[in-house]
Amino acid sequence: MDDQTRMLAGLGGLGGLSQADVGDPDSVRKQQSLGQPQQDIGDILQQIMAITDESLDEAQASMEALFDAYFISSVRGVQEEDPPDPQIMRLDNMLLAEGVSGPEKGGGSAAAAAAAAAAGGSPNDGSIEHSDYRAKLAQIRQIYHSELEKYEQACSEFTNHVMNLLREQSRTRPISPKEIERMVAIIHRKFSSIQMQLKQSTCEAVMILRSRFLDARRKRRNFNKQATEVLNEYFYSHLSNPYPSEEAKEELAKKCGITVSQVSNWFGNKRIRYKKNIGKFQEEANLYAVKTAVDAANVSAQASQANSPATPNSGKVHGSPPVISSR
DNA sequence: GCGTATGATTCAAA
DNA sequence: TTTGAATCATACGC
Repeated sequence: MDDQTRMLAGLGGLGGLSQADVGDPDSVRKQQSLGQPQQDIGDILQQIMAITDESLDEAQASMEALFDAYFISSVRGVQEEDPPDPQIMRLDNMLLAEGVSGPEKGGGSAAAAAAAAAAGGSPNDGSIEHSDYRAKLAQIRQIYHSELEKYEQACSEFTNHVMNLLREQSRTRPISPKEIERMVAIIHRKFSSIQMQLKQSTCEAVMILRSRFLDARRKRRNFNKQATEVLNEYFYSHLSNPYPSEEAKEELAKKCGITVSQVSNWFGNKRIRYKKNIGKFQEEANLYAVKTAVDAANVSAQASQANSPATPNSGKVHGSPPVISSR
């Protein structure tokens, strides 16, 4: 019999506690079969509440039973986990990074946004998956926090009850502060192990959600026609230097309803493919040169400035195609 | 089903 | 960090 068991067994010596014989002790003793840690924490609390209402002998038996069922079996394993568990730290870090734990600063949505950007597709296309991801992450977050709160509350309530019992017990036998401290530590360890299970489950849920979301990463969707036109217009009107600045990329991204990195990808692909096969793109280049010229003419006509054909630096697509300058 | 087009990813170089 | 080049994976038209 270890210290903790002895401590509670000592409850038998108490007499004359003015507690009414309420509650059904049998219902508590039945719980000897509830050795599974998965037992609902609410049930545990109810049992504890019932214990406090029992007569002392019954309380002793009940407490022993409960203690056996919940703590003794796990104390050995738990006691050896004194130093901060690197696994818990990993779980904490991950939950924090995913925006599940910590302040709700949009961490989850940021992660979702990053994943969405990686997944590609225009926001129009990706928004369904994106919001879906966010909604599910929020759901996980909510469940995590409510469970955590529940466990924390249960832990503090259970600690209080045990403390009360020990206080009562201290009337008949000396109980050292160290003993009490140890008891509390055991309870906290037990509850923190439950918390770890919760964290682990939450991490698993997030991982599954994330992997499902990222599975669609390579799912390619063509940009819509208008977006392609905008990009091509820019490309062919800046053919001598088709390297949009960051601002230009942002502007294009906005116009096309895609992300800046998609704009970068598009220009990267376009440059290399154009360079590889200029002949093939000649027709397209001419088309956009004409289009740009017409647009410019329209603009200048509208502005009553017919003498300023503001065709950008393309112009040379007819005949010898311009060569993309190397940077 | 096949060939081509196209967006995304990876990796090395500048 | 950005870009070029190669490559992958999927969409699309035939």
